[in-house]
Amino acid sequence: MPSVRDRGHSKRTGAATLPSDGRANNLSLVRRTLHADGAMSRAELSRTLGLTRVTVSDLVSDLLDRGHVVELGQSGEVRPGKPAILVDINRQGLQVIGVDLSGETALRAAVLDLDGNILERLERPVGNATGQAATGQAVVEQVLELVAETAARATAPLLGIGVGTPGIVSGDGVVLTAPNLGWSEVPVRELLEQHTGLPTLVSNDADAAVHADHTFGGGCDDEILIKIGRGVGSGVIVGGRRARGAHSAAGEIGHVTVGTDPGTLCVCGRTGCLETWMSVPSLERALAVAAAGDDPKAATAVVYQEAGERLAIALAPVVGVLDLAEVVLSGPRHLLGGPLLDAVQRTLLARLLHQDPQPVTVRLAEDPQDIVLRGAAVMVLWNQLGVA
Amino acid sequence: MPSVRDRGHSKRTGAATLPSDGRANNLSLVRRTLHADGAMSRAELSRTLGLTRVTVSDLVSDLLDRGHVVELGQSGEVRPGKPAILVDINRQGLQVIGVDLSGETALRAAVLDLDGNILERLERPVGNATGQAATGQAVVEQVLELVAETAARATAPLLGIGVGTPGIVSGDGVVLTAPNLGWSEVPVRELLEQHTGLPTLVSNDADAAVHADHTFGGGCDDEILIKIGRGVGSGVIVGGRRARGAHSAAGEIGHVTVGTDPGTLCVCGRTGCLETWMSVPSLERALAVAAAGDDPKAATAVVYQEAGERLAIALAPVVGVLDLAEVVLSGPRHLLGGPLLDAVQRTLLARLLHQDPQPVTVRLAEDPQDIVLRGAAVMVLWNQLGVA
DNA sequence: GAAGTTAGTTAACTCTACTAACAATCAAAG
DNA sequence: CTTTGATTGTTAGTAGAGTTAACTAACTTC
Repeated sequence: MPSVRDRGHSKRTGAATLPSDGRANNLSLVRRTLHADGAMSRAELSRTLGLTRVTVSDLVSDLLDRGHVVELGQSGEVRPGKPAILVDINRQGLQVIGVDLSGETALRAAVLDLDGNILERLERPVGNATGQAATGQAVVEQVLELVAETAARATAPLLGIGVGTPGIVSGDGVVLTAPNLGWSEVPVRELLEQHTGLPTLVSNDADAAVHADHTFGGGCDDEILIKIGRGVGSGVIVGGRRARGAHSAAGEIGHVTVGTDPGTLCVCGRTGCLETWMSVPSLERALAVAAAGDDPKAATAVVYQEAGERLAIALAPVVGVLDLAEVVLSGPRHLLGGPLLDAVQRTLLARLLHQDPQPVTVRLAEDPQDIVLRGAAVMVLWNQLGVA
Repeated sequence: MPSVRDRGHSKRTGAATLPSDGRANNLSLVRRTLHADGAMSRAELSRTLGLTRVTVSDLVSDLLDRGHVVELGQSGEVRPGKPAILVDINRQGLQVIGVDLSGETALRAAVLDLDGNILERLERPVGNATGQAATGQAVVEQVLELVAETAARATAPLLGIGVGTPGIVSGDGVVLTAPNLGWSEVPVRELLEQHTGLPTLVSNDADAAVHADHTFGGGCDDEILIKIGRGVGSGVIVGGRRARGAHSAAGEIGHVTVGTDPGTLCVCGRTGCLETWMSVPSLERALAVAAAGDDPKAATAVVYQEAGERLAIALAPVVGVLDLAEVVLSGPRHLLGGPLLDAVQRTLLARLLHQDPQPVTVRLAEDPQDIVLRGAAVMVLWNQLGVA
């Protein structure tokens, strides 16, 4: 019979702070420092964190027991005093599963290490025998199978599963709506946790991507990542935290009307949506038309120019209101790099009042193919280790 | 001689958590609960916070010593058991100073209570003998005098000073640039703290305003407040926290270019800035022109309509990306209420893809005259008591 | 008046981080 | 080669914060 004031392990209704919460925070702090700054001695950790050597020793001993950190032996440093024993986060001994459901042709999953490196990669073509894309329950079962197979490939204990999916995802891991997958109110987190027994986190694909860029891609604490694929989505980091939105729908930018001229018809039934310029199908269609015209070179340039301008027109108020330092584009490099990127940067600066010569930089994301997988891993690392 | 590891009172370089930090958090939690939910007994606090009665008693006794809370005597409730002693935050016994430097005609300051009520109000016309607006050092001295006079009117111990000022304010209370006041790199916080000995907080006026709306005006955890006066500024709350921006310049929306048509020339030298439609001078100018035309009624309607549309065009990407639930307009009600507000709401919904019939509501702020003063007070309450 | 209920306090325990002191191990000076 | 000093990491004991268990106080209900 559970006690009236059952709080289990730090699961409490109120937000009050217990001594153990402070301890948990300090344990995370040690893990985070090692993850970010690399192996160091207990004494160095003590100086970095502002805790005493005694406390750090105790924290590290706790983390050694849990397998979160490992001792690497004596530091090679030559100096007076007792030689230091290097401690590092257990980079080899812990792994994570990342899942990317946003692919157009395949569901993808991978085993990653704590640094976001992909160790094993699995794909499952999305679609059934008739060539149509599978939807609804069929996709759910494919995902469960794919994750189970991926988990079997892990060569070290798994910390958990991260999932990046198209659509809108609630805070407790329920995919509220994902038209591409034929999903509505699918409790992905619950399903995966029951199926695998591993802690699971689910986010929108663009949200996962911005986590990856923020942690591994050199992103800053005020950035937006625009993920351009079949549609256009985004993830935003404001003051170091990802914006979730009042209805868990932050980042939805594809169907915002851009500009004050008519614009072309969108699949959503309205006109002038950002996606009519910036999605990969829209871009490719426009490029094909340009290539068939009289002056393909000039027409192609115009396509890139116009798409970049439209994105910047939509982004200018966002960048201005949030004072973002970085705009990151993630998608096919051959489409987004070069002239399109330049147009975004140029138009953005032209539409913002700024004192700095470069208040905001526009760049491409690294490894756009794997960015969702790595972002999904980041979510797990943050949730389970407080790392990232 | 100070110790090597001098940490004073919870001033630490690292972000490590000490037991005393947890205590401080719980003390804030008690104050916040009382401030938000009103007087209650220790036992009720215990149930609300999830801490034991013992701990709550200890916390409350601590807060009684500090004068932050007071006992109100027995609750009138009739039920079995020992009668409860009501405890409330010390609403009468603590006061705050709010300062608003954004007025066009006067510097304003006030003594406020913990509920944001204005108890004493002081103004000082901004400008010198020649009728020109005072700038630079002259304004600084006027502010220092005004605050000192206001502090003298307080009838209870002062928790601190909050300042809302035009311009861009750094995290440590330095006004980086404020053209209207002729300020550049003015350390307002430091100056006021030295002059008064009271803890001081400084923010942009629109940022202060959104704090007021969030705390006292029924705002939610994902909202933007547009402050329309001589210029147009904004303050944004994302996930319950105010966005500050990479260069402390979040909220700067007045000189973002809106739309893809030419637009009119702005004082900043570019065309199409939001301020050319939405600032009070711009609106009044357009209304005067309309009133002088053939069909004043229709022309006036067009002015409101166009201004509202322009604001919504700028806001749509922001609302979409952040999934904001509320857009609040603060400024002269006769200009912003009615047709303009309707146009904003209508255009915003038309430019966003939404499933909810009402994903975002647009409304006017309460008491626009005092919103900055109250917001400045909120900043102090939050900083000193963890309340709000 | 007895029984049951609720509020608030006291006493003893646990957990966390701290200070003080010490053992281990190296480089550099004499 | 020894001494000195520096640095790491651990052990022992202390102070603070929150907990459980038990108690007193004061009320309603039967």
